[in-house]
Amino acid sequence: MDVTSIIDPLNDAQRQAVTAPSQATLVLAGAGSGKTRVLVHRMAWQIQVENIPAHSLLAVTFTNKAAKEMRGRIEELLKMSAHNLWIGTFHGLAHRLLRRHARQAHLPEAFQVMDSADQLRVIKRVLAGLNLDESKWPPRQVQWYINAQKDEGLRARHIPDHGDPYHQQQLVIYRTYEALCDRSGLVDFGELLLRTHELLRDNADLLAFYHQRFLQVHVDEFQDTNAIQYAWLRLLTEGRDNLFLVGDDDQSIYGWRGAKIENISLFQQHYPNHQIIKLEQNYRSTGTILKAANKIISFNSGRLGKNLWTNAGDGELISLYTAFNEQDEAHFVVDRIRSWVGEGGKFSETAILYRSNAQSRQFEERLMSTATPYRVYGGLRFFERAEVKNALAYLRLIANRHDDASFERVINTPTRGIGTKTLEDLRLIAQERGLSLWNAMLALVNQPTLTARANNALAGFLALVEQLAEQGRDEALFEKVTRVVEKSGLLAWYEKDKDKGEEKAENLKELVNAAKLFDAASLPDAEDNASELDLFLSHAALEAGDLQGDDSDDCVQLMTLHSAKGLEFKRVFLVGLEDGLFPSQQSLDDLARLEEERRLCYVGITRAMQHLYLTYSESRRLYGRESYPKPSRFLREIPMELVQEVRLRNTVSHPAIVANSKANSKSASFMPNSPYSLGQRVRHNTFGEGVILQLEGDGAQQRVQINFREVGMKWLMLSYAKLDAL
DNA sequence: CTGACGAACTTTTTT
DNA sequence: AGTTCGTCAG
Repeated sequence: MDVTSIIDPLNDAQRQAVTAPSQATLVLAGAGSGKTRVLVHRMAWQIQVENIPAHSLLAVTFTNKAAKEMRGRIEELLKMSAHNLWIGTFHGLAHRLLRRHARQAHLPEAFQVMDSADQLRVIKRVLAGLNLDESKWPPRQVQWYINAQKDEGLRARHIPDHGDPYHQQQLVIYRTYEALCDRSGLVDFGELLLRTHELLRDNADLLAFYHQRFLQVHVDEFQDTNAIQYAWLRLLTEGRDNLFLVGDDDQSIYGWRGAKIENISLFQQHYPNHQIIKLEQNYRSTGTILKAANKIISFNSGRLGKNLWTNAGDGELISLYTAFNEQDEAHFVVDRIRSWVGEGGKFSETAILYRSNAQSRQFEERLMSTATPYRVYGGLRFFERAEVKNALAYLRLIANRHDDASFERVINTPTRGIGTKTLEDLRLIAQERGLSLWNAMLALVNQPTLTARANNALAGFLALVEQLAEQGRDEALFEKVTRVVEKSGLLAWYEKDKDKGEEKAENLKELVNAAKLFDAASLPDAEDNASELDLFLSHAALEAGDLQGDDSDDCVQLMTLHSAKGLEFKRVFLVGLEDGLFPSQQSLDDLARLEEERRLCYVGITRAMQHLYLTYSESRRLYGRESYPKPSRFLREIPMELVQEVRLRNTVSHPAIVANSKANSKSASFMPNSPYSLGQRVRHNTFGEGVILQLEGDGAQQRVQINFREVGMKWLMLSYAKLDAL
C-alpha cells in the first residue's frame, strides 16, 4: 500500500479534504486550487487506505470530458484499471440506472434517448397536433419551458393551474408532450434525471440496494447542479452523510439554465454535520492575475468568501489595449500572439476568450490572413450533423419502430415520394387512434384511401426498415451500421449532393468507424438487458462526439468564456470588454445576472497562467450597426496598479482608467471616488430600497443609476438625492 | 422537391 | 451583417 504517493503531493488543506473521515463535506475549491486532484486523491485514499471497494464509489460530473479525465487520473495514480468505479455524468449514470431497471421505471426496454434537436422535433409535432401556431408558441420557448419544469422536478400534473389561459395552454402542451414521449419510448435529457429520481424514490428496495452499493458519493462542480440533480444526490445519500462535494460558488455561470447556487446553502441545512474546507492556494496564475480576480469577484454579494493566493510571485502586469474598432482589436491580438510565438511560445498555449460566439469571426479572419493555425471550440458536433442523425434515425427505428421522432426524420430521407399530404394523413390517424406513426402506417398502407403512388412509397419504406432489421439481426454493430448507411440509400444520396456532399458521405463512413470503436470499447460491465445497438444510440445522444480535432496540433484556441471553464493557458486574451457585450446587454439592469457575468469575468481572468491581456474597442459593428460602447464596468473594478495600458491614452475617447489625478495613484482603482459602490443596497426617501448599478461622473456631477424594488430604474444626481446605505 | 427570395432573428451550452 | 428559417413559385 503506497500511501505516500496519495498524500505527499498535497498541501495542508488538500490533505485535510482527502483524508477527512466519511462525513458530508464541501470543498470550496477556488480556480486553479487543485479540485480535480482532491477528488482523485480522495477516491484513491478511500480505496487504498479505507479499503472501500472501488465499485462502492460513485463520482458524478457534468461533462463527459471531466468524467474521462477523472477516470484517467485515478488509473494513473493507482496504476490500475478503474473500470469498476462508477464515474460518469449525471445523465450518463441516470441512463445506466434506467437501463438496468427499465421495467420499474415504466419504460420499454428499448427506450431511446433524445438529444435537444430530437426533442425540438417532437415538440413541433405536438404543436401541430394541437393546432397551435408556431409563431404564437415558438417551439424553442416551449422546449425551454418544459426543460425548466423538469429541471425543477415537476411534471405537468404537479404544476398548479392558476387559471391563466396562456399558462393552461402551456400545461396542455407539456402534458401532450409527455404522452407522446411515453408512447414513443423516448426520453429527453431532463427526463433521464427526473425519471431516475422517481425510480429511486418510489422503490424502497432499489433505493436500499443502492444505499448499500454506494458507500461514498462524490460530486464535481457542485455549484452547477440544478434542483433535480440535487434531489437525486440527497436521495442517494439520505441519512448517511456520505456526500463529498467539490465546487466554487464564484464560478457558478450556469444559473440561466437552471443551476442553483442555493444548493450550497440547502446542503448546509440538510447535512447539519457537514464540514467545509476551503482551497485557496492557487497553482496556476501569477500574483498579479489573482489580485485582479480577487478584487473583481469581491464586488459580488452573498459569497461564501475565498481569497486566492500564490507563492509564485507577482509576474507581469496585466495589459490593457484599447482598440479603434473590432478589426484593430483582432489585429492587435494576433500580432501579440505571433510575436510571442516568435520568442519561443506556442500557439496552443494561447487562448482568445470572448463572451459570445459571434465575436470569433473577426479573429478568425485575421488569423486566417496571417496563416496562423487556430481552432474554434463549439459548433456542431459529430453526432449532431444532419447526415449522421439521419443514419441514426434508421437505426433507432430498427431498435424501436414506435420512435416517432426518428420516423418523421427519415420517412422521406432520402426522398422517396412521400410528401406532406401522406404524412398529414399518418399524423391524423396516429392522433385519432393513439398510435405511433409506424402503426398508423401499417393501418394506412394498402387502404383504398391512398393513391397507388403513395401506397408504393409507404410500402417501400416499410419493407426497407423491416428488411434492415431482419437482415442485420445477428450482425455485429458495425455491420448493422454499414448496412443501414448503404441500403437506406443515404450514402448514395449524399454522394450525389453537390453541396458538401463529399464531406457528408465521409461522415457516414466515419459513423461506421465510430460503431467499430464502440464495439471494441464496450466490453466491461455491459449493461444487463440492453442491446449493443441501444447502448450505441444512447451513447450518440449522451456524448455528442467529443472528438475535438487533434490535441497535438499547435493552434491558437478560440472559445467562449463559458467553454473555457476548467481550462488554463499561459496567455489569455479576454476581448470585447465593453458594456453591453460583456457584461451582456440583457444583464445590465438585473443585479443577479450582472453578478453572474462578473463570475464569468472571474472565470476568464483565472484561466491565465502567466499573462493576461484585456481588450475593448471604441467602436464596434454589431448587428449591422456601428456602436460606440463604453468600456466594461468590470475594467473599472480592477486595481490600476496591476495594469499597463498598451495604447497611448490621449487617443482614447472613453478612457477606461478614469482620470483621477487628485487621488493618490498608488492605491487608486478605476472606481471614481464615491462613498457608494456598485451593487450596494441603498434607501431613498421616496423611491424606497434599491441597488446601485452604475456610477458616473465626479464630485458634484456624480450620478448613480439605481434599480429600485418598487419603482424600477432611476438615474439620480448624488449631490441631491438623499440616500442611506443599507 | 428544389431553388430563390424575403423576414426575422441575434448570450452563454451540456447532457 | 450574416445567418437561418419559412414561404412561394416553378
